[in-house]
Amino acid sequence: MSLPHAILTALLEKPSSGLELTRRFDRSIGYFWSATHQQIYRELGKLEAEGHIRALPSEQPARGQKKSYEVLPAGRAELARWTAASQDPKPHRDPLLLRMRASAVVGTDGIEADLRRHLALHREQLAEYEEIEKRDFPPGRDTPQDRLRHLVLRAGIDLETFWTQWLTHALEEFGELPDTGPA
Amino acid sequence: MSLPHAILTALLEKPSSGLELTRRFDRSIGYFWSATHQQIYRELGKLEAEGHIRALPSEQPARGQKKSYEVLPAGRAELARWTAASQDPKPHRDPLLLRMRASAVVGTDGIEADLRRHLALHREQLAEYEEIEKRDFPPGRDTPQDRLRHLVLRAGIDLETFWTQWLTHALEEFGELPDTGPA
DNA sequence: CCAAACATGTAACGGGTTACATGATTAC
DNA sequence: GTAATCATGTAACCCGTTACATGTTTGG
Repeated sequence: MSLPHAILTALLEKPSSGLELTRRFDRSIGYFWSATHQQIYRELGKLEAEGHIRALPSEQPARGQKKSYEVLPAGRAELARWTAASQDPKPHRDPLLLRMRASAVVGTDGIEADLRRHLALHREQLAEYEEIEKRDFPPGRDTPQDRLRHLVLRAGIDLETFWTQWLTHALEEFGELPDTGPA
Repeated sequence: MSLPHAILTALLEKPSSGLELTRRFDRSIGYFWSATHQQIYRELGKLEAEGHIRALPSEQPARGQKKSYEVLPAGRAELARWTAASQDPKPHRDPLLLRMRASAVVGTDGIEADLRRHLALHREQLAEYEEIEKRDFPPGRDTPQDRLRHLVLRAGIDLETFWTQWLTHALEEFGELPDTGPA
Protein backbone atom coordinates (compact mmCIF):
# COMPACT_ATOMS: atom_id res chain seq x y z
CA MET A 1 0.00 0.00 0.00
CA SER A 2 2.66 2.52 -0.93
CA LEU A 3 1.74 3.75 -4.38
CA PRO A 4 -1.24 5.89 -3.30
CA HIS A 5 0.95 7.50 -0.64
CA ALA A 6 3.73 8.14 -3.12
CA ILE A 7 1.17 9.91 -5.30
CA LEU A 8 -0.21 11.93 -2.39
CA THR A 9 3.31 13.07 -1.52
CA ALA A 10 3.99 14.07 -5.10
CA LEU A 11 0.69 15.95 -5.39
CA LEU A 12 1.30 17.79 -2.13
CA GLU A 13 4.68 18.89 -3.41
CA LYS A 14 2.93 20.11 -6.55
CA PRO A 15 -0.55 19.48 -8.06
CA SER A 16 -0.17 17.64 -11.35
CA SER A 17 -1.89 15.70 -14.09
CA GLY A 18 -1.46 11.96 -14.62
CA LEU A 19 1.22 12.35 -17.23
CA GLU A 20 3.14 14.93 -15.22
CA LEU A 21 3.10 12.50 -12.31
CA THR A 22 4.36 9.75 -14.59
CA ARG A 23 7.30 11.95 -15.58
CA ARG A 24 8.08 12.77 -11.97
CA PHE A 25 8.00 9.07 -11.17
CA ASP A 26 10.65 8.63 -13.82
CA ARG A 27 12.84 11.11 -11.97
CA SER A 28 13.04 12.02 -8.32
CA ILE A 29 10.28 9.95 -6.79
CA GLY A 30 10.97 7.04 -9.10
CA TYR A 31 14.45 6.72 -7.62
CA PHE A 32 12.90 4.73 -4.80
CA TRP A 33 9.33 4.15 -5.97
CA SER A 34 8.69 3.57 -9.64
CA ALA A 35 5.30 3.39 -11.34
CA THR A 36 3.96 3.26 -14.88
CA HIS A 37 1.27 5.58 -16.19
CA GLN A 38 -1.28 2.76 -16.13
CA GLN A 39 -0.75 2.27 -12.41
CA ILE A 40 -0.92 5.99 -11.81
CA TYR A 41 -4.22 6.54 -13.65
CA ARG A 42 -5.75 3.55 -11.90
CA GLU A 43 -4.64 4.88 -8.54
CA LEU A 44 -5.74 8.46 -9.26
CA GLY A 45 -9.22 7.10 -9.93
CA LYS A 46 -9.28 5.29 -6.60
CA LEU A 47 -7.92 8.25 -4.65
CA GLU A 48 -10.55 10.53 -6.18
CA ALA A 49 -13.33 8.04 -5.40
CA GLU A 50 -12.14 7.90 -1.78
CA GLY A 51 -12.19 11.68 -1.47
CA HIS A 52 -8.44 11.97 -0.92
CA ILE A 53 -7.83 14.08 -4.00
CA ARG A 54 -9.94 16.04 -6.46
CA ALA A 55 -9.57 17.19 -10.04
CA LEU A 56 -8.84 20.89 -10.32
CA PRO A 57 -11.92 22.65 -11.63
CA SER A 58 -11.53 22.96 -15.40
CA GLU A 59 -14.03 20.16 -16.03
CA GLN A 60 -12.81 18.77 -19.33
CA PRO A 61 -14.85 15.88 -20.78
CA ALA A 62 -11.95 13.44 -20.12
CA ARG A 63 -10.18 11.56 -22.87
CA GLY A 64 -7.18 13.33 -24.37
CA GLN A 65 -7.80 16.32 -22.13
CA LYS A 66 -5.37 17.24 -19.39
CA LYS A 67 -6.74 16.75 -15.89
CA SER A 68 -4.84 18.01 -12.83
CA TYR A 69 -5.37 16.89 -9.27
CA GLU A 70 -4.82 18.39 -5.84
CA VAL A 71 -4.82 16.77 -2.40
CA LEU A 72 -7.81 17.25 -0.10
CA PRO A 73 -7.50 17.49 3.71
CA ALA A 74 -8.59 13.85 4.05
CA GLY A 75 -5.75 12.86 1.74
CA ARG A 76 -3.19 14.80 3.72
CA ALA A 77 -4.47 13.20 6.94
CA GLU A 78 -4.22 9.72 5.42
CA LEU A 79 -0.65 10.41 4.30
CA ALA A 80 0.32 11.64 7.76
CA ARG A 81 -1.27 8.55 9.33
CA TRP A 82 0.57 6.20 6.97
CA THR A 83 3.89 7.96 7.41
CA ALA A 84 3.76 7.67 11.18
CA ALA A 85 2.49 4.07 11.24
CA SER A 86 4.91 1.31 12.11
CA GLN A 87 5.79 -0.93 9.17
CA ASP A 88 7.91 -4.05 9.01
CA PRO A 89 10.80 -3.99 6.56
CA LYS A 90 9.98 -6.18 3.56
CA PRO A 91 12.49 -8.89 2.63
CA HIS A 92 14.76 -8.06 -0.31
CA ARG A 93 14.36 -9.76 -3.65
CA ASP A 94 17.41 -9.47 -5.82
CA PRO A 95 17.57 -11.52 -9.02
CA LEU A 96 21.25 -10.72 -9.56
CA LEU A 97 22.28 -12.23 -6.22
CA LEU A 98 20.07 -15.19 -7.02
CA ARG A 99 21.88 -15.64 -10.33
CA MET A 100 25.22 -15.50 -8.55
CA ARG A 101 24.10 -18.29 -6.28
CA ALA A 102 22.75 -20.27 -9.22
CA SER A 103 26.04 -19.81 -11.07
CA ALA A 104 27.80 -21.58 -8.21
CA VAL A 105 25.72 -24.61 -9.21
CA VAL A 106 25.35 -24.46 -13.00
CA GLY A 107 28.53 -22.59 -13.88
CA THR A 108 29.47 -18.97 -14.43
CA ASP A 109 29.37 -18.94 -18.23
CA GLY A 110 27.75 -15.81 -19.53
CA ILE A 111 27.06 -13.99 -16.28
CA GLU A 112 30.27 -11.95 -16.27
CA ALA A 113 29.18 -9.77 -19.20
CA ASP A 114 25.98 -8.90 -17.40
CA LEU A 115 27.88 -8.02 -14.23
CA ARG A 116 29.90 -5.53 -16.28
CA ARG A 117 26.72 -4.09 -17.75
CA HIS A 118 25.18 -3.68 -14.31
CA LEU A 119 28.35 -2.04 -13.06
CA ALA A 120 28.17 0.52 -15.85
CA LEU A 121 24.51 1.22 -15.12
CA HIS A 122 25.12 1.69 -11.40
CA ARG A 123 28.03 4.02 -12.11
CA GLU A 124 25.77 6.12 -14.34
CA GLN A 125 23.07 6.27 -11.69
CA LEU A 126 25.64 7.20 -9.06
CA ALA A 127 26.95 10.03 -11.23
CA GLU A 128 23.40 11.28 -11.75
CA TYR A 129 22.68 11.31 -8.01
CA GLU A 130 25.92 13.13 -7.30
CA GLU A 131 25.00 15.71 -9.91
CA ILE A 132 21.65 16.23 -8.20
CA GLU A 133 23.32 16.52 -4.83
CA LYS A 134 25.71 19.18 -6.14
CA ARG A 135 22.85 21.09 -7.75
CA ASP A 136 20.12 20.83 -5.10
CA PHE A 137 22.02 20.62 -1.83
CA PRO A 138 24.95 23.01 -1.83
CA PRO A 139 26.63 23.44 1.57
CA GLY A 140 25.00 26.15 3.60
CA ARG A 141 21.29 26.79 3.36
CA ASP A 142 19.34 23.88 4.84
CA THR A 143 15.76 23.98 5.99
CA PRO A 144 14.50 20.91 7.87
CA GLN A 145 12.77 19.86 4.64
CA ASP A 146 16.05 20.14 2.76
CA ARG A 147 17.81 18.00 5.31
CA LEU A 148 15.20 15.24 5.09
CA ARG A 149 15.29 15.22 1.29
CA HIS A 150 19.07 15.23 1.37
CA LEU A 151 19.03 12.20 3.66
CA VAL A 152 16.91 10.32 1.15
CA LEU A 153 19.27 11.25 -1.67
CA ARG A 154 22.23 10.13 0.44
CA ALA A 155 20.59 6.72 0.75
CA GLY A 156 20.46 6.54 -3.04
CA ILE A 157 24.08 7.60 -3.37
CA ASP A 158 25.32 5.16 -0.75
CA LEU A 159 23.33 2.28 -2.23
CA GLU A 160 24.72 2.91 -5.71
CA THR A 161 28.19 3.20 -4.20
CA PHE A 162 27.72 -0.16 -2.53
CA TRP A 163 26.68 -1.80 -5.80
CA THR A 164 29.57 -0.40 -7.79
CA GLN A 165 32.01 -1.61 -5.14
CA TRP A 166 30.41 -5.01 -4.82
CA LEU A 167 30.27 -5.56 -8.58
CA THR A 168 33.88 -4.43 -8.94
CA HIS A 169 34.91 -6.88 -6.25
CA ALA A 170 32.87 -9.65 -7.86
CA LEU A 171 34.48 -9.06 -11.24
CA GLU A 172 37.94 -9.17 -9.65
CA GLU A 173 37.08 -12.57 -8.23
CA PHE A 174 35.96 -13.71 -11.66
CA GLY A 175 39.33 -12.74 -13.04
CA GLU A 176 40.96 -15.29 -10.76
CA LEU A 177 38.21 -17.86 -10.93
CA PRO A 178 39.03 -20.93 -13.04
CA ASP A 179 36.15 -21.22 -15.49
CA THR A 180 33.54 -23.36 -13.78
CA GLY A 181 31.52 -25.02 -16.49
CA PRO A 182 28.28 -26.83 -15.64
CA ALA A 183 29.14 -29.22 -12.84
CA MET B 1 10.42 -14.86 -13.34
CA SER B 2 12.83 -15.58 -10.51
CA LEU B 3 10.97 -17.83 -8.12
CA PRO B 4 11.09 -20.97 -10.31
CA HIS B 5 14.83 -20.43 -10.75
CA ALA B 6 15.35 -19.94 -7.05
CA ILE B 7 13.60 -23.26 -6.50
CA LEU B 8 15.65 -25.00 -9.18
CA THR B 9 18.85 -23.74 -7.54
CA ALA B 10 17.70 -24.95 -4.14
CA LEU B 11 16.71 -28.36 -5.49
CA LEU B 12 20.02 -28.76 -7.29
CA GLU B 13 21.85 -28.01 -4.07
CA LYS B 14 19.69 -30.68 -2.42
CA PRO B 15 16.47 -32.46 -3.43
CA SER B 16 13.71 -31.51 -1.01
CA SER B 17 10.00 -31.57 -0.29
CA GLY B 18 7.83 -28.44 -0.38
CA LEU B 19 8.07 -27.84 3.33
CA GLU B 20 11.81 -28.36 3.42
CA LEU B 21 12.12 -25.80 0.63
CA THR B 22 9.95 -23.40 2.60
CA ARG B 23 12.32 -23.72 5.56
CA ARG B 24 15.35 -23.14 3.37
CA PHE B 25 13.64 -20.05 1.95
CA ASP B 26 13.37 -18.79 5.52
CA ARG B 27 17.13 -19.12 5.87
CA SER B 28 19.89 -18.90 3.31
CA ILE B 29 18.00 -18.46 0.06
CA GLY B 30 15.38 -16.27 1.69
CA TYR B 31 18.07 -13.72 2.54
CA PHE B 32 17.68 -12.40 -0.98
CA TRP B 33 14.62 -14.19 -2.30
CA SER B 34 11.78 -14.92 0.07
CA ALA B 35 8.73 -17.07 -0.65
CA THR B 36 5.82 -18.52 1.28
CA HIS B 37 4.85 -22.17 1.21
CA GLN B 38 1.81 -21.38 -0.95
CA GLN B 39 3.99 -19.85 -3.63
CA ILE B 40 6.37 -22.77 -3.45
CA TYR B 41 3.70 -25.46 -3.85
CA ARG B 42 2.12 -23.55 -6.74
CA GLU B 43 5.48 -23.23 -8.43
CA LEU B 44 6.47 -26.87 -7.80
CA GLY B 45 3.30 -27.90 -9.59
CA LYS B 46 4.18 -25.76 -12.60
CA LEU B 47 7.79 -26.90 -12.72
CA GLU B 48 6.67 -30.53 -12.63
CA ALA B 49 4.12 -29.94 -15.39
CA GLU B 50 6.82 -28.35 -17.54
CA GLY B 51 9.12 -31.32 -17.06
CA HIS B 52 11.77 -29.34 -15.18
CA ILE B 53 11.54 -31.36 -12.00
CA ARG B 54 10.00 -34.64 -10.93
CA ALA B 55 8.77 -36.13 -7.70
CA LEU B 56 11.13 -38.74 -6.30
CA PRO B 57 9.57 -42.17 -6.75
CA SER B 58 7.79 -43.05 -3.52
CA GLU B 59 4.36 -42.39 -5.03
CA GLN B 60 2.36 -41.35 -1.98
CA PRO B 61 -1.30 -40.52 -2.63
CA ALA B 62 -0.65 -36.82 -1.90
CA ARG B 63 -2.25 -34.92 0.94
CA GLY B 64 -0.35 -34.95 4.21
CA GLN B 65 2.28 -37.17 2.65
CA LYS B 66 5.80 -35.95 2.12
CA LYS B 67 6.76 -35.52 -1.52
CA SER B 68 10.35 -34.78 -2.54
CA TYR B 69 11.48 -33.38 -5.87
CA GLU B 70 14.64 -33.51 -7.92
CA VAL B 71 15.75 -31.46 -10.92
CA LEU B 72 15.65 -33.02 -14.40
CA PRO B 73 18.18 -32.21 -17.14
CA ALA B 74 15.68 -29.83 -18.78
CA GLY B 75 15.41 -27.95 -15.50
CA ARG B 76 19.15 -27.62 -15.12
CA ALA B 77 19.39 -26.36 -18.71
CA GLU B 78 16.67 -23.79 -18.09
CA LEU B 79 18.45 -22.58 -14.96
CA ALA B 80 21.76 -22.26 -16.85
CA ARG B 81 20.00 -20.35 -19.63
CA TRP B 82 18.33 -17.95 -17.18
CA THR B 83 21.52 -17.40 -15.20
CA ALA B 84 23.49 -16.42 -18.29
CA ALA B 85 20.73 -14.28 -19.83
CA SER B 86 21.06 -10.51 -19.65
CA GLN B 87 18.57 -8.88 -17.29
CA ASP B 88 17.93 -5.24 -16.56
CA PRO B 89 18.17 -4.20 -12.93
CA LYS B 90 14.69 -3.61 -11.54
CA PRO B 91 14.04 -0.22 -9.93
CA HIS B 92 14.06 -0.20 -6.13
CA ARG B 93 10.91 0.21 -4.14
CA ASP B 94 11.55 1.26 -0.57
CA PRO B 95 8.59 2.32 1.57
CA LEU B 96 10.85 3.67 4.32
CA LEU B 97 12.56 6.15 2.01
CA LEU B 98 9.14 7.07 0.68
CA ARG B 99 7.97 7.78 4.22
CA MET B 100 11.03 9.94 4.83
CA ARG B 101 10.15 11.98 1.80
CA ALA B 102 6.51 12.19 2.85
CA SER B 103 7.57 13.31 6.32
CA ALA B 104 9.27 16.31 4.72
CA VAL B 105 5.77 17.34 3.63
CA VAL B 106 3.38 16.23 6.40
CA GLY B 107 5.76 16.36 9.37
CA THR B 108 8.03 13.90 11.14
CA ASP B 109 5.74 13.02 14.04
CA GLY B 110 5.82 9.32 14.79
CA ILE B 111 8.38 8.16 12.26
CA GLU B 112 11.38 8.37 14.58
CA ALA B 113 10.27 5.41 16.69
CA ASP B 114 9.98 3.26 13.59
CA LEU B 115 13.44 4.31 12.44
CA ARG B 116 14.82 3.05 15.76
CA ARG B 117 12.93 -0.21 15.34
CA HIS B 118 14.31 -0.71 11.84
CA LEU B 119 17.81 0.08 13.07
CA ALA B 120 17.52 -2.65 15.71
CA LEU B 121 16.24 -5.15 13.12
CA HIS B 122 19.06 -4.39 10.67
CA ARG B 123 21.62 -4.73 13.45
CA GLU B 124 20.21 -8.15 14.30
CA GLN B 125 20.32 -9.25 10.68
CA LEU B 126 23.87 -7.98 10.33
CA ALA B 127 24.96 -9.94 13.40
CA GLU B 128 23.33 -13.07 11.98
CA TYR B 129 25.13 -12.70 8.65
CA GLU B 130 28.46 -12.14 10.39
CA GLU B 131 27.85 -15.26 12.44
CA ILE B 132 27.25 -17.23 9.25
CA GLU B 133 30.36 -15.79 7.67
CA LYS B 134 32.47 -16.80 10.65
CA ARG B 135 30.97 -20.29 10.62
CA ASP B 136 30.81 -21.07 6.89
CA PHE B 137 33.70 -19.12 5.41
CA PRO B 138 36.74 -19.37 7.67
CA PRO B 139 39.95 -18.02 6.10
CA GLY B 140 41.76 -20.67 4.13
CA ARG B 141 39.85 -23.34 2.26
CA ASP B 142 37.95 -21.83 -0.67
CA THR B 143 36.66 -23.71 -3.67
CA PRO B 144 35.29 -21.59 -6.55
CA GLN B 145 31.79 -22.41 -5.27
CA ASP B 146 32.71 -21.19 -1.80
CA ARG B 147 33.99 -17.93 -3.20
CA LEU B 148 30.79 -17.29 -5.17
CA ARG B 149 28.62 -18.03 -2.14
CA HIS B 150 30.83 -15.87 0.03
CA LEU B 151 30.41 -12.99 -2.42
CA VAL B 152 26.64 -13.25 -2.10
CA LEU B 153 26.88 -13.26 1.67
CA ARG B 154 29.18 -10.22 1.54
CA ALA B 155 26.47 -8.38 -0.39
CA GLY B 156 24.06 -9.12 2.45
CA ILE B 157 26.55 -7.98 5.08
CA ASP B 158 27.41 -4.79 3.24
CA LEU B 159 23.76 -3.94 2.61
CA GLU B 160 22.88 -4.38 6.27
CA THR B 161 25.93 -2.32 7.20
CA PHE B 162 24.71 0.44 4.91
CA TRP B 163 21.27 0.45 6.49
CA THR B 164 22.56 0.56 10.06
CA GLN B 165 24.81 3.47 9.16
CA TRP B 166 22.16 5.34 7.24
CA LEU B 167 19.55 4.91 9.97
CA THR B 168 22.06 5.99 12.62
CA HIS B 169 22.83 9.08 10.60
CA ALA B 170 19.13 9.78 10.04
CA LEU B 171 18.40 9.52 13.77
CA GLU B 172 21.26 11.92 14.54
CA GLU B 173 19.66 14.43 12.18
CA PHE B 174 16.36 13.97 13.95
CA GLY B 175 18.04 14.83 17.23
CA GLU B 176 18.86 18.27 15.86
CA LEU B 177 15.70 18.74 13.81
CA PRO B 178 13.21 21.20 15.27
CA ASP B 179 9.92 19.28 15.43
CA THR B 180 8.22 19.85 12.11
CA GLY B 181 4.51 19.47 12.63
CA PRO B 182 2.15 19.24 9.66
CA ALA B 183 2.90 22.23 7.47
C1' DC C 1 -7.67 -40.74 22.13
C1' DC C 2 -6.64 -36.14 21.52
C1' DA C 3 -3.79 -32.24 20.69
C1' DA C 4 0.14 -30.44 18.45
C1' DA C 5 3.08 -30.38 14.79
C1' DC C 6 3.90 -31.86 10.17
C1' DA C 7 2.76 -31.57 5.33
C1' DT C 8 0.30 -30.30 1.24
C1' DG C 9 -2.75 -27.85 -0.79
C1' DT C 10 -7.19 -24.14 -2.57
C1' DA C 11 -9.29 -19.66 -3.07
C1' DA C 12 -9.54 -14.83 -3.25
C1' DC C 13 -7.45 -10.49 -3.67
C1' DG C 14 -4.34 -6.79 -4.92
C1' DG C 15 -0.49 -4.66 -7.15
C1' DG C 16 2.84 -4.55 -11.04
C1' DT C 17 3.62 -5.47 -15.96
C1' DT C 18 2.55 -5.53 -20.75
C1' DA C 19 -0.18 -4.75 -24.68
C1' DC C 20 -3.53 -2.26 -26.67
C1' DA C 21 -7.20 1.59 -27.53
C1' DT C 22 -8.63 6.28 -28.27
C1' DG C 23 -9.10 11.23 -28.27
C1' DA C 24 -6.73 15.91 -28.57
C1' DT C 25 -2.99 18.99 -29.89
C1' DT C 26 1.01 20.41 -32.48
C1' DA C 27 4.37 20.56 -36.38
C1' DC C 28 5.20 20.05 -41.00
C1' DG D 1 -4.44 17.14 -43.72
C1' DT D 2 -1.74 13.90 -41.79
C1' DA D 3 1.85 12.23 -38.87
C1' DA D 4 3.88 12.64 -34.43
C1' DT D 5 3.20 13.60 -29.89
C1' DC D 6 0.50 14.43 -25.89
C1' DA D 7 -2.78 12.56 -22.71
C1' DT D 8 -5.93 9.39 -20.64
C1' DG D 9 -7.54 5.17 -20.27
C1' DT D 10 -8.96 -0.54 -20.66
C1' DA D 11 -7.88 -5.42 -20.42
C1' DA D 12 -5.38 -9.46 -19.36
C1' DC D 13 -1.90 -11.80 -17.04
C1' DC D 14 1.41 -13.10 -13.41
C1' DC D 15 3.17 -12.99 -8.94
C1' DG D 16 3.01 -12.17 -3.96
C1' DT D 17 -0.07 -12.10 0.07
C1' DT D 18 -3.52 -13.70 3.23
C1' DA D 19 -6.84 -16.77 4.91
C1' DC D 20 -8.50 -21.06 5.01
C1' DA D 21 -8.90 -26.36 4.29
C1' DT D 22 -7.47 -31.07 4.93
C1' DG D 23 -4.92 -35.10 5.81
C1' DT D 24 -0.87 -37.50 8.55
C1' DT D 25 2.32 -38.44 12.13
C1' DT D 26 3.94 -37.98 16.85
C1' DG D 27 3.77 -37.24 21.96
C1' DG D 28 1.39 -37.29 26.12
